[in-house]
Amino acid sequence: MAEERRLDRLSAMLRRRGIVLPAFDIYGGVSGLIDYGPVGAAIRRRLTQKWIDHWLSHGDIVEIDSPTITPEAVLVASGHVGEFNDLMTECRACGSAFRADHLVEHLHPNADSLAADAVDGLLASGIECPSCSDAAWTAAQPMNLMFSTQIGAMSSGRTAFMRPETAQGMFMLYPALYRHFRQKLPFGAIQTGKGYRNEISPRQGMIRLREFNMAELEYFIDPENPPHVDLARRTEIITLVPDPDGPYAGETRMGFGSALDAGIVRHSTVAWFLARTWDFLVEVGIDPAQIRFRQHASTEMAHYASDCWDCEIHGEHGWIECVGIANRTCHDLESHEAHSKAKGLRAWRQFAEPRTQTVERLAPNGAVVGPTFRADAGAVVAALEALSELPDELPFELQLSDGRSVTIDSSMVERRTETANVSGEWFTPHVIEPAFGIDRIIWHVLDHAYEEAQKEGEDYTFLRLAEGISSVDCVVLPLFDKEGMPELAREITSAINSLPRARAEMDSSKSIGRRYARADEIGIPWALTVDHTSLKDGSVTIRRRDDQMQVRSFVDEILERMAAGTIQELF
RNA sequence: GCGUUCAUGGUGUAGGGGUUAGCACAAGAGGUUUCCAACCUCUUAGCCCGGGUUCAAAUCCCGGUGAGCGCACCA
Repeated sequence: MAEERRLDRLSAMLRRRGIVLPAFDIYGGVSGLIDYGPVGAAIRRRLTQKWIDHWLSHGDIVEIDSPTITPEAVLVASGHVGEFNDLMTECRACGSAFRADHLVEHLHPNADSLAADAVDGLLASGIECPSCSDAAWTAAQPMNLMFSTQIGAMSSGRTAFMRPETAQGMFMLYPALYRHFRQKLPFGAIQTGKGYRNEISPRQGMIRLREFNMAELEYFIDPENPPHVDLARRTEIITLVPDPDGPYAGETRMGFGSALDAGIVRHSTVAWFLARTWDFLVEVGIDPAQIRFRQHASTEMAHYASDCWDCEIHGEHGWIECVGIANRTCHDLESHEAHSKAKGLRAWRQFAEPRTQTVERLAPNGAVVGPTFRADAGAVVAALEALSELPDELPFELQLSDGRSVTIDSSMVERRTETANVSGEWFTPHVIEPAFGIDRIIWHVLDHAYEEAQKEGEDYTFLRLAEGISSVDCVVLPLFDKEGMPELAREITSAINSLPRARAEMDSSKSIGRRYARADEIGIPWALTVDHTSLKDGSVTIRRRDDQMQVRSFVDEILERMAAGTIQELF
């Protein structure tokens, strides 16, 4: 009970202080849509920027930005149009809605692959409603969880969807990325932005949203030469929940390196991203004790993925999936290559030594093949090139791709043995994808930073946000709102704001204690107070949020240290 | 989507068929104050939306919307 109250108080504080609020509130609100207020938007931007910096620092990762409106064909190839098209049916008696394939799954081994009319047939065989035991169902209809729209006006418009993930943008840009990186793997691309899913019932505050902030990385590797990773120096012990169907079922604690060596994490690059995800979460203030990595069961994994991990964070809503790290293998690029007919979705693998390949082929004699087959000549040439085994003797029957066959005699072809030096081969890169739910991470950052304390008998709350995550770094407080103190405070505020990436604001209303409390509640780590001494010698007191310690220093030194990130050393 | 509980200033709440709708905190203006939600004066600000019943609805009824919980759903 006490825990639920904390959730209520935290939510109330987030609304009151302009961090996270219901969207469109004056019109009654819309479920699943939220606003970040003035404080929350700054926190979100800074956390997102930290995420971008975290990955860009690797050197082989770049940022891209692509549209949120996505043509249907892209999402057909990615599988989203199919996968998001679950068939739903409603009970005619009580109106309850269900996944139709779930209702009939005991009647068919692959219920989710059935067409709507087949499902209707099975439903009519007397399936009872789990809610009211009636047995009358509406026709099964696809319930698409994507927001659809039209590109262009009226009937000439193309069907499109608001993207359900940002990942497809990285796949669309694969050819440009491959050129950018001078045709060398591995490399990666990141993108942050909005994603959209028309959830049936959004719940749990900002955990399940209909429009949400995503941050995704696609890291392309050569599956035969995965990048070297060194986890030997990592000492942290993490909580793992391996595949419940595998040999390591149950919760275990070990290091990243051991998990890879033991084969629990099946791919070295995946292990490396688990570790780097951990680094990011801890850097932005997630409590390490509240992080665990859960491996998908083989049955739960998308069909193409070979190793999937959720990074779950524990908070007021229990364990929540906040990051998904998946080895998507070559699935996406191959699928886009097949659907789009594009050629550039591969990478070149140079052999260590050029290989000599000897090829036996029947080279067509155009002067005979052309006049003989006329319109079919092209198909005949193609069929000859495609022969994997050459006939022992001529003439022979050649099968064309459309099923017909033609007779090829010795005047039409020449048997040749060709040798070529092959220095490498084309292949489809594999991709490892860490996908972050920014809103969920922000929720847990706030949750873990929110501390209810007592101060001289009164309730007092802190938001112990990590350095660089708070909406501003520093609040400047004139001790009194007169005698030149506000003017000096204003000068100091703008001096700090002219530093790169440092933010300050001034607060001169009400008592000094109240202003400290206001700053503590939204997590501002530093407070500079301008008093009478400041007016004489340019020194101010600087107060540290986390222990309310205060030291006196000169404004110039504080500015220098703020730019260098060494404020802590003053204490 | 179904069931259920709920909806009063920015936040938390009291009340409730006819009230100037109360309180606390927060916020704004002024005063006071030599550093941790002090004090004094004044001020701003509210019954979720729509329909019904009634002489009269913020209050009762119905519907919607939103929130919490349970079921279902959750690439």
